[in-house]
Amino acid sequence: MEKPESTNNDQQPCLPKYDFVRQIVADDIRTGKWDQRTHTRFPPEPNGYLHIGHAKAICLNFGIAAEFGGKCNLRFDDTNPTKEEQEYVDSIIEDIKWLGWDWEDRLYFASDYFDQMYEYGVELIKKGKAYVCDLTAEETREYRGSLTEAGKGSPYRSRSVEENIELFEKMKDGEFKDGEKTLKAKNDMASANVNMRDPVMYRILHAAHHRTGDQWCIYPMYDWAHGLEDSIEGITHSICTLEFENHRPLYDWFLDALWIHHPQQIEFARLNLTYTVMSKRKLLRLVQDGLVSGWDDPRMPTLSGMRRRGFSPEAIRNFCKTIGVNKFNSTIDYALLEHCLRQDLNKTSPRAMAVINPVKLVIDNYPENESEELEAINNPDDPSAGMRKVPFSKELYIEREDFMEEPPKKFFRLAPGREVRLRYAYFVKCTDVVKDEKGEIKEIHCTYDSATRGGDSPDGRKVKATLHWVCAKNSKSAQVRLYDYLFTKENPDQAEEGEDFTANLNPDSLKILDNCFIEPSLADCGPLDRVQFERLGYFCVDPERTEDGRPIFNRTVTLRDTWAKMQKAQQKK
RNA sequence: UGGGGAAUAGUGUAACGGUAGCACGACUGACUCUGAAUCAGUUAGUCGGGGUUCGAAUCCCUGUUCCCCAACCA
Repeated sequence: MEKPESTNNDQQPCLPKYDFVRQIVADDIRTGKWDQRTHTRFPPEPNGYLHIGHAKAICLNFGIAAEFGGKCNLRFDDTNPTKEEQEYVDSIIEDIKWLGWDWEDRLYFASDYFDQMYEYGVELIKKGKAYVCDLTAEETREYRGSLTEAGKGSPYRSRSVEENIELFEKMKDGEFKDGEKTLKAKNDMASANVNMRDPVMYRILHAAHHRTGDQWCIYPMYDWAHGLEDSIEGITHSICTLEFENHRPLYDWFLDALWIHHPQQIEFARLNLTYTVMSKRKLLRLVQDGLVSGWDDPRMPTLSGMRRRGFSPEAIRNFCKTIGVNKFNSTIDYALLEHCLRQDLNKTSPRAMAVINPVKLVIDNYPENESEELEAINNPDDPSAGMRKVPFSKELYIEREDFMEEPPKKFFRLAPGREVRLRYAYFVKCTDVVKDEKGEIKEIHCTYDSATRGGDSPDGRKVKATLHWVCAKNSKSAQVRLYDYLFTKENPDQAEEGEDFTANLNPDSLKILDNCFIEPSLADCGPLDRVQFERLGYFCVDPERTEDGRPIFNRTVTLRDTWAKMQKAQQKK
């Protein structure tokens, strides 16, 4: 058996601490409950795109299999043809692969088991534990009773086995209309657990299925199907979310009634994240109402959105490891996700310089037509990343925010009369400012000290700031997209009367900056390449380009920024 | 007013009757050619009330609060 920390190669070794799910698995291995076998599965319904909450479940299931020398299947729970689509199947496969998990040849579909499920249904009828019911959906609801009152038995409950088998077959053969009949489990209408009150096993749905087409017009319900799927695949630990805890008795009941392999269902709490909505229904709403550009909008918590935003699989996996797993609802601070992100990106992202809100900087004492190439380090945390050349000349762009005419005490960037370093280049001293009619700064004039080439002063003189810059003549134009929280509230569902979560959408969640300059080394970057723009943040090349063919950089996350923090604190005062 | 779960610093998460620890955040400071990273430090917790015990976050009783369940959704 492999200990979890031995797969933990991106963190310092830690003591072997099992979460409660792994504890159960470890105990089962110790006691030989499953013959030393560990087999999990990730069972998504293909009715939407995967999000970071699914990543938690994926990492749990695939992670446990990997750590305990077991297997994990990918199985699509495609029992409702009215909601499911091939597009979702494809995206889910892509996303899980991208996260780095492998199900080898074990890609399964619940729809592959429809024949066998039907046979199991017949078997249950024969055992007198299922019957065909003619009650409408509404009547079924009435008969079910309420949370505090027992239900009453359907009048069709006592049909003979023969009649039930015949009717069930007719259901299958399409002799009834949608909703006309159902197959129900004959369970206990007085059960305190409402799920046990003769739950529907099959409903009639004359709908084309994305895989089985028109082959079926009856489709199994989750409660009936899910346990069978797990059983058929020989799953040992059927890990699911908390809301299925109430369904476990039924899960157990079906499998015991059939005398077939009976996995253990274990429930854990879903992931909640601040400033994020996680339900597929709400994400679908954002997409369908055009409130975002699509499932892969970089502001979405979908894996495809996060990928486009620039998240790395490692960051997400490490996040999932860090948050742990438990049985009570909690909301993870988005800052923890950002921490995991920066931790990985800092190690892996090459550095470059880009100016996203440019103002011209003219070095008056630098020769007119001269230019030179300066050495820059690609990644200070990774010497093997090497060096690159960055062009420099008389006219540069720097960040508008890096200059202040009347700097407050704590501002130690460029200001009139002040000297700063241009990264990897020279010390420059501000001598003058040129403004336009509106009073906006057009140019900042400086002189440079040629003895400081490379960025060090031979006389040991210190500067308080180092600015990033880009050569006006030799840089490339790019578009940069800055993202912020999609919602303004930590809990987006907290809305006023008559409003819903969309009322909390952040109007400033996307800012497009179209006049940005990137150093020429970035010219041949490709889709989804990640880079750190020094002093700005981590960015990722969007798969699309602007209409005029310039690259688009999505800001994944800012660098931690104590200056911005200080400014914010100032504003609050 | 039925049933099923759960409660540990601001947020997560350990401690399995024996010193309440870790991470994130926040706040100091050191260092720095990224106000980044790194390093050092500070901050702050067992839901309440009873019991059992030499000793309780852990066991018992009791109260409180929160989540889930009455789709022919999953």
